[in-house]
Amino acid sequence: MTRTTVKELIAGDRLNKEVLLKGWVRTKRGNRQVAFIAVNDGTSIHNIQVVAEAEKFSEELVKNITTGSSVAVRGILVESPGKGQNVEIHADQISLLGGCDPEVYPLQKKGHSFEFLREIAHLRFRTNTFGAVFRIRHALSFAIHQYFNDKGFYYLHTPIITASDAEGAGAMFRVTTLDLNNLPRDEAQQLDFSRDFFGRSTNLTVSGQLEGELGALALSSIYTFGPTFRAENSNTPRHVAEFWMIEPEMAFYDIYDNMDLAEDFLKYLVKYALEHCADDLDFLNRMIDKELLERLNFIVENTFVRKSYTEAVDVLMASGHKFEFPVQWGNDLQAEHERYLVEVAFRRPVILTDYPAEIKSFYMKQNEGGKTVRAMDVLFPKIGEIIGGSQREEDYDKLVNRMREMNIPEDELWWYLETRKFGTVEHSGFGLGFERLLMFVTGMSNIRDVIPFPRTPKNAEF
RNA sequence: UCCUCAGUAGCUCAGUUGGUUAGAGCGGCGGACUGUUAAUCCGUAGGUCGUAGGUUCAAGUCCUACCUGAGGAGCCA
Repeated sequence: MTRTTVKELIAGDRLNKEVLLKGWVRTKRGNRQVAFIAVNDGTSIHNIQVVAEAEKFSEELVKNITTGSSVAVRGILVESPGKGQNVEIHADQISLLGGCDPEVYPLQKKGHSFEFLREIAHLRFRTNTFGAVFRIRHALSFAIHQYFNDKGFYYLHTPIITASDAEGAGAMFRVTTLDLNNLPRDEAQQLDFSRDFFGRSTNLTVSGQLEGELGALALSSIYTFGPTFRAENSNTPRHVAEFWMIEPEMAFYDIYDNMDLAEDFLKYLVKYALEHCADDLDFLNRMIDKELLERLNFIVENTFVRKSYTEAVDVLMASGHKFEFPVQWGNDLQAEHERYLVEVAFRRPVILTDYPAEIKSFYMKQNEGGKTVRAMDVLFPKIGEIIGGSQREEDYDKLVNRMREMNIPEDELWWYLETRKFGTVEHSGFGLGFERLLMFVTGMSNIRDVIPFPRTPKNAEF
């Protein structure tokens, strides 16, 4: 007999038929006559209640069916006379697949703090909250590919190991096969990377953007979706050292096309979650964040506010609000400024553009006069910057001048520059932090709780 | 990296101006209960008070350093 999942059982079309269920025990209640065993197999936020009449099973077996143990249950799926579930299984056969000693099993019937569950990340998948979070994580991963595929974008695999240290997106993790206890040095006592695996210094990527542009400048529209690594010593609920990023890159797109895509993309993903993860979102709305569904619907239904950096600075200065850091044209906006714009001034997502050139990356397209660049940041309530992007500088001379001003080594990026020499076109792109999106969609307030095995300073246990 | 707070039972926490034998709820275990829903009721075991020093007649409590965690800031996604 083939197994039926909890998800299928709840759908109900197997009513009054014999079924085989396999899963993990969440709780067991009952008395001498009857035991109620809640079983979950991860296919749904819901459990299936298994009803086991004591006379049919040995005392020993029922005793060993403890929270966390795995079981196979054969029985009839029937309508439940009790409240709390529509259907239940009247068990005829139960076998204990794997026991679970309740003296040492760390998960209890009661709720646990997320801090504690992070310490048992290998088991936290078995909780309602993390089951919901990681089902949603899957659904949104799938939706991302669906969205871009439908729009004719190509999924491009940019390298994870990179030799260019010029991307400027943060500190990097070194990749080496050198013996750290016996490092080769040259006559000047400098490390001799010619002896390393790649014959040069290499790191884990901090962004696939530069390579993504190479793809877009031939395939028209590409996107990347892969892991990204930042060796920053960041200790916040919004940063991890290893995270997943989506980076679309489009030829023939200007900054306005870029904004349209970003807004449409985000709305599509939120809508996808609302449609495909309703049960899990209901649970999270009930248990984690009472305003979650309201906020998600709000995003889908309202247009994002679009302002230039200069306009935003004017709004902040005219607000009369006392900020810890004063607002001044030319300075980067602080977290408190961004929060004020999104949560107080406009009360909806905000896309800011045309930032001062000094505070943005070398590759961003310069506006007339060169004072500002065509950058674009999408700011969301609660989590701040969710997307950072720009129209890219396609003019070879302007790009090279900017690199010299900012001390970006031209020789290392010769391949990047050549795309501006050979048939250059206007193009744009952005980066979306996948975990930041997940925080927003799930209502989880710490990024370490939306990635299965978070990598943070001093933590790489699992 | 900086600032603030925290670390006491498996979990969540209480523990007074330093004072004798360290407390609760939940969970576990044993028992009761004819359908339970975080079941309920009765009973019971369980602690090197983050680590290392120091002050004191006496330290969970005060001081120092370190470790770990959380929140805020910076960096950014």
